[in-house]
Amino acid sequence: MLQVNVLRQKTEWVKERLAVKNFKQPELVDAIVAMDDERKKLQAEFDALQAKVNASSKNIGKLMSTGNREEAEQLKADVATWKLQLEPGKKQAAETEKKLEETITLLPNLPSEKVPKGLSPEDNEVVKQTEVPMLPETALPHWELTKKYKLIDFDLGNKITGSGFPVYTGKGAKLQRSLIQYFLDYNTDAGYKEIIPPFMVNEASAFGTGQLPDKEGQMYFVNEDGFYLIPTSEVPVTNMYRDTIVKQEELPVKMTAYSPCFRREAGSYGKDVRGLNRLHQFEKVEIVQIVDAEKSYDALEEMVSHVERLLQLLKLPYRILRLCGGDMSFTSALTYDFEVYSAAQKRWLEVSSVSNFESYQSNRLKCRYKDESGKMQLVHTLNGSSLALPRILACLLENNQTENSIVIPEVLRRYFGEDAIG
RNA sequence: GGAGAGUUGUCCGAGUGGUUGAAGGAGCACGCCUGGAAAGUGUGUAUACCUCUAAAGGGUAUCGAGGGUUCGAAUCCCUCACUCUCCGCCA
Repeated sequence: MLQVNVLRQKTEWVKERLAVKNFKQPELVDAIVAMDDERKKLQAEFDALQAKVNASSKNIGKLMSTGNREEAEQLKADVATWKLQLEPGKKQAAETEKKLEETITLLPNLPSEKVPKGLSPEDNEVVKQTEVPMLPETALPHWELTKKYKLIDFDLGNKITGSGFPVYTGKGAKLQRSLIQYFLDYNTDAGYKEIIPPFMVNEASAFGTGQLPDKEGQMYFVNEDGFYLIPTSEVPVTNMYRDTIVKQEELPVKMTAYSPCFRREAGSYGKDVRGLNRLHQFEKVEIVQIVDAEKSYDALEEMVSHVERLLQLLKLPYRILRLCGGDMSFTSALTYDFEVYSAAQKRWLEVSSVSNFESYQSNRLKCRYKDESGKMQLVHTLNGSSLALPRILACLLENNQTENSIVIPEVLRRYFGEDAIG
């Protein structure tokens, strides 16, 4: 959530930035500032009257204790009339504040200066791209390979739950586990603290990281308890720091978590959902950082290199995209996407998204620290996948296939225990 | 799921209707004391919003969350969340 003071002080600049994100209602910025003016005015009025009431109430107490009953009763009557005046002001102030909150929540985060203009994925900027491998025409897509080597059973998942819930079997399950373990070790070696978070969150948490109200229909919801199944461990992990004041010397906080992720993916169809390309339940290892406001872009670069190195170690072909305003998430200020090349499908698959949210999440989370001058500052939050499992697995199977085997990447062998499948 | 007891500031802990944003202690910060340290001692030690602003100051709110009663609530009532104990159930 953006800060009202920023809207107030840099109104035109805010509108320019929103335009980069293709935000269509710049007039809301002015409306919000006006609501804030109104809010201040109402509060000042209310506070003044309330102060009078409070002071008189104290006086009544004194009068009562000195036995001055009559005067106390008189004052009581006065206060009662002031209180009647107080009611409408209180109500109006609350309504204005609520409206303000609702409206400012509609504004997405402001994109950083580095964000390219654009409307769709075609406008993303390719920052880096490795060589793309060519496979023989007989190469199989991963959904054939998983069948051939009995690694994943999609039909079984359909039976047990429904589409998008695959069953990993035998070596497929073990390969998946090996990847998770490898990712976690790689992250913790780099100083990220390992977390196993809850896989369901309450409404406050879903709001804190910005899933609500923006992604309401994309999350599974447990009605009886009011819980959301997490769409990513970013949500519970970042919310560990909701309503906290962090000591500056404790920053940066670096955390990594493995979790399943649940997404309803309403509206997806076709080749996008084939095999492992898009699922309702998938596994992911996430990295999260909570940092000083001035250091967040250094942290972002660090995370990007961190994820890039991981892809290099797995020897997968990849490219890094700087997302354009139109393709960025609602909450992000700058996002780098990582895609791996699925050689048998001849397409790029997103496996990581590394973002700096600046203070957009922390303003909702109320996560702050005191800077050197003793001033309260909102922290900056960042996160990234390191990495999303299914597409890594898909790509790994496709790119590493031979006539009658799948070659296991060097770095995974000590986890997997074998050099190849098949 | 049932019954009961709780939830107070960084922590411990007092407080059952009236100058209580909140006793006391610990911790922390700064000062005094000291050759130095410990002990001792003094002062300070929340957040948000508003107002004012060079600063200070002032106002409002906050004692798990939200509502209510009252001139006045940390204190009384209601709802919810969480913690603990016992019973039930259970991986």
